[in-house]
Amino acid sequence: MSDINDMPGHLARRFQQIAVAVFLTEVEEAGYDLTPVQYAALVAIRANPAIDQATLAGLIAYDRTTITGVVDRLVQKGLVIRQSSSHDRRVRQLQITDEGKQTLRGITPAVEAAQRTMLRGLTAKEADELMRLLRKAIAAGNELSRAPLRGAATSEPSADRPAK
Amino acid sequence: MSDINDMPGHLARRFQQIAVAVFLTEVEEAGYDLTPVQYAALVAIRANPAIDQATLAGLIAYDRTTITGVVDRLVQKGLVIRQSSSHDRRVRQLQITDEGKQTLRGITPAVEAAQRTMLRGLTAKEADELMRLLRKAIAAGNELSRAPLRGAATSEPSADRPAK
DNA sequence: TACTGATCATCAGCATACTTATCAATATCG
DNA sequence: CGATATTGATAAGTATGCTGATGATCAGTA
Repeated sequence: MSDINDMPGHLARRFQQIAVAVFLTEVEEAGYDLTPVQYAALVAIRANPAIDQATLAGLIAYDRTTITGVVDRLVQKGLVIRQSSSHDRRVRQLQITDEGKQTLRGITPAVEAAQRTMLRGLTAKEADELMRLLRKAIAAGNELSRAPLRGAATSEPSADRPAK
Repeated sequence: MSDINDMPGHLARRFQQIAVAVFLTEVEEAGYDLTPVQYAALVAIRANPAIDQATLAGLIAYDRTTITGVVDRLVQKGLVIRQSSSHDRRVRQLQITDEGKQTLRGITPAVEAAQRTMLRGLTAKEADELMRLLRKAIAAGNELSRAPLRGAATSEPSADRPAK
């Protein structure tokens, strides 16, 4: 265990480092300027119109304080609109713009290419297994991070959310 | 692929997020104040006395500009000494201090506990497989990141370094 | 209704990461 | 030897990610 390359934490950092670099490269080559974090947020906003920032953070496992800056940049790029809610004035509701939708549609091939590239050293079976193991480890460690994944907190309680 | 949870990039981010949180928690409970990045750098400096910063960066796959700040903090904590080389005055040679060695010895149990905790959802066999697959994917993608791993560049060329 | 606690968003501050640019020193080529 | 190229270190700027604190607001209760 004395070698750093035997430590899962170090491997996690390296893999993430490569994943981000691949994503940025593919996306830039496609003519877009969007980070992995911004992409995930934009996808979630499109799928959940009028979502508030705290719920969004839970959906994609971001820290609440990080989401502020991410949304700031999406708003600045004209991909998202942030407006106050009339029901609860603490809340900022998020909406994707037409330009945001267009960006998502155009960027999809590059994003999918990136996912393939970062696994290019593995066979299809190995890639599936890696993702299965990552999902399993993440599920077991979800509550250990400050920004755990939270199922959508709509009016009706989600059934597949682990008991808290 | 439309779901973010099917994307290896997102899983990589989540796993890394948990790994860092677990590391910091375990280390803090053991009474130490060291980040994963600082720990890896300190281990590498101990194993390579009088190493320069650029070589250190290659050994643990950090960006050259990132290493400056990391070493700054290690120096500030008294764990590392940075001194100019007499042979090449561009170079800052790094040495671990006695306090640095003592910290590494004391922190080891917490670090090992952290590595186990972040894999707690997996069986031993699954953990081994996950690490094997991560290593394989990382090896294939090494050159895709800005800060690829580089074998130690000592006077004699390293044999196990992939041809560039 | 006033109090209490919880929640949403944000800010300040610290620590990675990376891009680009710059400076200083060394190496190399002609 | 001198112009050029390369290299080590750092700075400036941007983007995550986290801790801790604050202000505004909401919900439930005494």
